[in-house]
Amino acid sequence: MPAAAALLEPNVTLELIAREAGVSPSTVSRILNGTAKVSDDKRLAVEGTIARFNFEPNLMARSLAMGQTRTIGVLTQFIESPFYGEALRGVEDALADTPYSPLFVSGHWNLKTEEARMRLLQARRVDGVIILTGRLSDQQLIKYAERMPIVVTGRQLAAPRLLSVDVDDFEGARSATRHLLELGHTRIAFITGPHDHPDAIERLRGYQQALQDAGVAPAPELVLQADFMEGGGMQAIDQLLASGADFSAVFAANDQMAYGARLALYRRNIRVPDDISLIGFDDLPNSTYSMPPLTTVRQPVYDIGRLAAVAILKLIAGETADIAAPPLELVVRESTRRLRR
Amino acid sequence: MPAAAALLEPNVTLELIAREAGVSPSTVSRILNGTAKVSDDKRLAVEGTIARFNFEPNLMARSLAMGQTRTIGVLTQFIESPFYGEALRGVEDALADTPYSPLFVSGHWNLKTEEARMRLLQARRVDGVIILTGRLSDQQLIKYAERMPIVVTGRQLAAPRLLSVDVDDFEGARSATRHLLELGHTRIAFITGPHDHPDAIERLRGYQQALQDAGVAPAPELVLQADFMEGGGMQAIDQLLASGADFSAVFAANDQMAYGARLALYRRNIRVPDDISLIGFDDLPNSTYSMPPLTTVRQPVYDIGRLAAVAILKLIAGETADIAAPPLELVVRESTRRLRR
DNA sequence: CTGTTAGCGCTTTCAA
DNA sequence: TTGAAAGCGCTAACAG
Repeated sequence: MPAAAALLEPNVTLELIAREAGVSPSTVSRILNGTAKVSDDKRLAVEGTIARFNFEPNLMARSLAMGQTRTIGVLTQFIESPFYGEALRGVEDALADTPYSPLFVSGHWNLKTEEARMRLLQARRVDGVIILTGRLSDQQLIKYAERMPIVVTGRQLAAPRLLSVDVDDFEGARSATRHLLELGHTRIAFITGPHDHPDAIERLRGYQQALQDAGVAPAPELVLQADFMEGGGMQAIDQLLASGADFSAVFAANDQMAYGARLALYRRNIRVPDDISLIGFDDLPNSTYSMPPLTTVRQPVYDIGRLAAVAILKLIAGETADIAAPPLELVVRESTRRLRR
Repeated sequence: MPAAAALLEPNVTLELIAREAGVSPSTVSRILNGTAKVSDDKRLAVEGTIARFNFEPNLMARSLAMGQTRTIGVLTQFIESPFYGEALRGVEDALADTPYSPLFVSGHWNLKTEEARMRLLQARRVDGVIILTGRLSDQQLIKYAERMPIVVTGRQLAAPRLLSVDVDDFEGARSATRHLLELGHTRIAFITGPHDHPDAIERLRGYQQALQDAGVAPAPELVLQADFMEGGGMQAIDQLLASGADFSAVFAANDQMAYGARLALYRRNIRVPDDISLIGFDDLPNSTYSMPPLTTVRQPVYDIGRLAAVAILKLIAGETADIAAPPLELVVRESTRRLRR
């Protein structure tokens, strides 16, 4: 005998509804799913009963019978991240008018955790998964894609049932640096992200390339290692100042580090943008309201989330899909200004 | 005949594993769940086969058989909210070492949407739900609680299988106002949230009470209506300034509005805290890095999420539970200072 | 148009 | 210890 249902009251099931309405379960199912024509009188009777019992069909049972769960796994790094949050909203919005719903899990930038979360998603038999960057190797992704459609952001990769959306970090960083250069700055400090993070690497390259293009000699003492977090941005500035290096502008590889840099500067009574120009990368929601409003490179994170969701739906439907890389955009606000010396 | 499985390759099922390992499905199940003793040789054989096939039991099927899904629904308002994000992380962390996983859905501060999401959670047969505030009525919650355990934040309510965690907004606002009063401010503007939002109402009351306690006459022209968003904070300041009202401090009913207020002040070259003291409410992660770092009332959102998760687990287990209201705390940073005239 | 029937992949008596 | 068998709540041929 099966386990007793966990609910205290007797479960209202499709079968109950059928019995009460005087029809067969199939008929109820057909009405629920619009799978076939049903006579008006039966339909009315059934709909009435459903309402009377406040019946909600068991999605688990349906999934089991249909072989699909109507669930899209979304592997993010931190559910509370100000950056990925926008992408999650994009996914949510794109899925809102479909029968699919997202299942969010967090990897915490930890390979083991990501793998465990992927196992969870597999165990839940999600119909597809969207991976918002992360540490899984290309090989692993390709492997996963054998079992279900995958859309991954933050890298370039293609395989059967595997699609990627990537943004041109290199170009983004290059245009940010160029902006500073055009304002007359040549002593531009760069606060970089983790050295093994692809985005960080590309942005550093973009910065270097722009300098080179402008004929400005690279200054290793102006490149500071940090971790994409506010605290790292602060420390980088402290370190820079302590080193006595000469600089008139700071390019932080993401907005969070720019916030930290901003605070460190404030502590030393260094004004932005009067004394130092500051530029970030990402355009977090907050950057519009930072002091002063931050010049930065806008990433269309919301769109990325939305596009990824649309694409995974297509892959699930067995269609082909591809995603045009959404363009990065320099947003000039008030934290940068022309150098005057 | 049932629908074909959605996967392209033949599904590896528990039955397959059993066959390959030369045992019965029950035995595999028992090994998977530790439900009963199994001889070592069979166990080894089965574990080997599981590894060989990379088998992951179908959680849907298990749920159906067991009558519980090991899933906790979490109804939040905006998945990307900087405020609730911390609570989501709290929930996630608390659930991390349990067999349960969270299913996040967003209500968008819209009653209809919230109701639809609750139906979704019901359809997915979640074992319990955590509701992070929202517009559902107390009546509705009590009704839902008849079908499954519920923990709700942001209000006080108790019923069978229904628990609430609330924070003392009134006291929090009172202490924030008192802080300003102690610094010598008496002309304190208050930017309030939506008039139908319980938190907003309580915070306004706390502000008024503190003034009254100090014998400061209420000044209706100093109370500005806004919407808990940055833009609202900006407009409130513009309006206040346009009215020509006299004030030396601003208390925004949440940090987001404080950010907006800060920017509006900056635009007019009004310094914080030199000219105007500014205080917020919530202590968003960003407030440490705003300019200047924002004095605010810290809400232990992470803890609230964690406590809610622990409590729902207890309710699901049929135990009784209650949650001690986590204390609010005034965090004095650099946006407030003594009035000098 | 509608009911009967046979599963979906798992757990859990029950009997051995 | 172990296996056989029934059933969780739903969908989908199939026959009528």
